[in-house]
Amino acid sequence: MPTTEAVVRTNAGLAAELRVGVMRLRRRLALERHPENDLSLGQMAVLGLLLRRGELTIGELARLERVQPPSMTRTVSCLEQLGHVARGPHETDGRVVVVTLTERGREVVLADRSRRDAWLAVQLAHLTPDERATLRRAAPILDRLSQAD
Amino acid sequence: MPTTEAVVRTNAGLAAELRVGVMRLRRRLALERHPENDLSLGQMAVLGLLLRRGELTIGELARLERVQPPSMTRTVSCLEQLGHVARGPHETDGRVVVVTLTERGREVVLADRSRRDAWLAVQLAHLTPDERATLRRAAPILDRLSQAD
DNA sequence: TGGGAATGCTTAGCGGGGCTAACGAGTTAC
DNA sequence: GTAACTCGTTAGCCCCGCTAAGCATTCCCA
Repeated sequence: MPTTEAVVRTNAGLAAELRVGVMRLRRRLALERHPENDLSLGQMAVLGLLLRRGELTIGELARLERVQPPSMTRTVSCLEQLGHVARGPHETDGRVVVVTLTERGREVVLADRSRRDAWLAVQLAHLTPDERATLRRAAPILDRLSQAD
Repeated sequence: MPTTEAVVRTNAGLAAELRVGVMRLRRRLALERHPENDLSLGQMAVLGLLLRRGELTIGELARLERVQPPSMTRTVSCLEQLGHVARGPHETDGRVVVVTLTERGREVVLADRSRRDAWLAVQLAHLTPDERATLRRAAPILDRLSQAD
C-alpha cells in the first residue's frame, strides 16, 4: 500500500490528490453561506467579475467562468431577479446582452464577500507562513489549470 | 484597482483567489467524464476510499468525505445499483450498514481513475517543475482546509 | 440586395449532488 | 422496561453543470 507521499510523486498521483482536495474544499466553501445572504458560489463569482471588470456580456461571463451560455443565462437571470444586476442592450449589436452591476449589487457583493471569505481567511491564519506562501503560489496555478483545454 | 498580486497578499484576498480557483478547477475536473464510464466525481471519491481503506460504513464514508449521511446514502445506492459496491450487515450492530467494493467495482475504479486523471496529469506535465512542486505541497493543505471546522 | 451561414442568447429538460426535516429500527443506559 | 440516543433512510428542496433546439440578429457573399 503506497503512502500518500509516494503516490503524489507521479503526475497521476498528484492529479488524484488534487482532484480530491479541490473537490472537498469546494464543497466546504459552498457550505459557507450566511443565512442572511442568498448569494451562491456561482452568483458570487459573476458579481466579482462585474465588480472587477465593469459591464460584461453573457457570453463574456460564460467564457470567463468556463461555463456554457445557458448556465450563465440562468445565473444572470437569478441575479437580475434579486436586483443585483441589470440587463441592457448592446450599443451596436442587437443580439448581445450587456450585464451591469447595480448599486445594490455592488454593496451586496462587497459585504457578502467579506462574510463569505471570513471562514477561509480564519483557516488561512491558522496555517504556517510557509503554507500560506505555498497557497499564494498555488492559487493562480489552479486557475490556469481550469482554463486549459 | 488593485492587481491580483496585491490582493493576494492579505488573507482575505488569498481566500477570494483560492475560492475562485478551486471552484473553477473543480468544474473543469467534473467535466472530464469519459463517455464510456459513468462514474461521477463523488462516486470516484467513494470507490477510492473503499479501495484504499477496505470496507467502511455509510457513516464513516460520510464523515471522511465531509458530507451529510443522506448524501452518502444516495451515492452508495447509486454505486450499488451499478454493481460496484455491496451493502452488508455489521457483525454486531444491527443499525450499521457496511459497504464493500465488489470485484467489478475494483476493476472499474482503477481503469476509470487512470482515464479520469489523464487530462489533469497531462496539464501537470506542461507545468514547470517548480509549479508542480508547489501543487504537491498545496494538495494536502487544501484537503486539510476542507476538514477544518 | 437577397438569402444562407454564423453568432448570441434563451427555453426546456436532464442529472449530479449538496442540504434539512422527519422517521423507523436498533442499541444503550438507567 | 423504557427513554434517549444513534444509524440509516425517505422525502423534498436548491444549486448548478450540461445538451438540444429555437429565435433573433448580424454577417457575408453571390
